[in-house]
Amino acid sequence: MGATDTMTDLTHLVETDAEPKKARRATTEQRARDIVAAAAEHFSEVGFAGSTREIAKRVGVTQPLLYRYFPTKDDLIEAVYKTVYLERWNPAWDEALKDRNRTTRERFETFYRDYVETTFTPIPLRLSYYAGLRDAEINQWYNHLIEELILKQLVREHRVELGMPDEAYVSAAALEPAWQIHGGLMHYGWRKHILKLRVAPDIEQVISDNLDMYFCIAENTYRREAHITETDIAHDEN
Amino acid sequence: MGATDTMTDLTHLVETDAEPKKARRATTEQRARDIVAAAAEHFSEVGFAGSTREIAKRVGVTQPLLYRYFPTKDDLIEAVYKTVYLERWNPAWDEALKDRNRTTRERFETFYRDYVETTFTPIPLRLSYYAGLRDAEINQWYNHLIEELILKQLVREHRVELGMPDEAYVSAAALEPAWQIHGGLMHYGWRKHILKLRVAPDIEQVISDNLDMYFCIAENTYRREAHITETDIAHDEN
DNA sequence: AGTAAATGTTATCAGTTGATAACAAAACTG
DNA sequence: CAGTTTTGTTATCAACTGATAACATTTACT
Repeated sequence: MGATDTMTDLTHLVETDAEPKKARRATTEQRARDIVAAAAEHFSEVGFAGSTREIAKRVGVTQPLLYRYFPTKDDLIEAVYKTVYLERWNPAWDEALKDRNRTTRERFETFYRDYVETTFTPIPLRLSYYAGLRDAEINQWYNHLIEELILKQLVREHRVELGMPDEAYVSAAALEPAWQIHGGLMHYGWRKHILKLRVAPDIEQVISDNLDMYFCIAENTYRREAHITETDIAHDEN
Repeated sequence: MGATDTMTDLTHLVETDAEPKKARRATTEQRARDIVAAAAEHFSEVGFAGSTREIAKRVGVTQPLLYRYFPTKDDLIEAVYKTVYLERWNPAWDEALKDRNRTTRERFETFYRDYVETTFTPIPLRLSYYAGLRDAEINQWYNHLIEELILKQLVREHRVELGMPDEAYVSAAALEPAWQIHGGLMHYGWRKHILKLRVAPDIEQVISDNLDMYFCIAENTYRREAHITETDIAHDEN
């Protein structure tokens, strides 16, 4: 329940373009953003145990000032969470993945090129891993988003393309191959941007190969699944 | 260079079975192990910023005592690193992967079943991620190990099986598909044991599917690679 | 048994932490 | 311009941090 609450709380913040009527307090909001940005940077380097004094120093203000913008350190951390997870999510992705004028393959190749470009930078990546270790909840929510909007969509659209019935329900087992290629890409980001290892230079080739891998075995897993669900009467929607 | 030094320093510790001549000081070494175990547990929960007092409390001793076994906190952290990375590495794996009496597929399926069983538990997994974020070096070394002993081996053995020349050199690009399926499994561990998400219940099926995916596209990537290296004269061994 | 080394505890230090209160300067409002 | 709100700083707190020194106890060896 907690994860779901967080989700509904956050989604309205995805579009933060609307300007207030007057430019009043623009500097105040800017300062708040500066603090969050400095906090994100610092936390991404040392984890959420990083000190508020170091953050204040980076902004160029004194440490007690932070407490006028964020009552507690946890509030600041939560603000960092929000910007990291929400500023990077493109609401257009959801619709683009449903566009049946293009092949499933094309849609997901385009999506993943875009996704890794906006997601695979050190600060958000590191924060995401630190966040997962510190408090699984927000990361659970984010992965739920990935699963619902991306991976289930992939399975569904591909099934339809294969002439199979358009079934909304996708079991954890049927979803796993999609998670595997997604996870492979995430681990690529981990190796490249966090461990600073040498990786394959052409990420677009990696994406392409991963989709090849997926489409190569997907049909078999769908059929395996279909065989199970035929005999499995009670399956819930979630 | 640092990573390589660490590697050579650590490898001799893999086999710690040899008992000292007399059982003298066995309790001392046991206490040291207890401290490291408590530290591993605590650090795995809150990260390496965790306090020495909490560790001492878990062992049931006073905090200054830790400093008789480990001069500084960093020394204790390093000891935790060693146990985590080395106690879990089975030296037999290296040889088993070279056994050409079994198909490449069989060898790697057996290996991965064993590997995930010994590696995918919360404490080592969490420590590994915390370690990567805190200090990439040791994790770089470990990934180097994976790459050299597992993934390059997979590419090489599979190439031979396909009748291609037994080439020791494997480029980063040719290695990437192998990294992708490995990374997919790592991310499975992340989702299951750290984020506590619902995942596909049958890990052996996941491994099997991943190997299917790999062998499905591998040949193409080998040929792509062969085509490049033909025209590429200067390629170093590392 | 007697002594020295090894193992443990108590007391304490200086530095850092998140957080608060009191005060100062700036900006907005009438 | 006067007064009020907003934004900022200084000073300070109590709790906690890694680490050290002095002292106590246990263990091992002759």
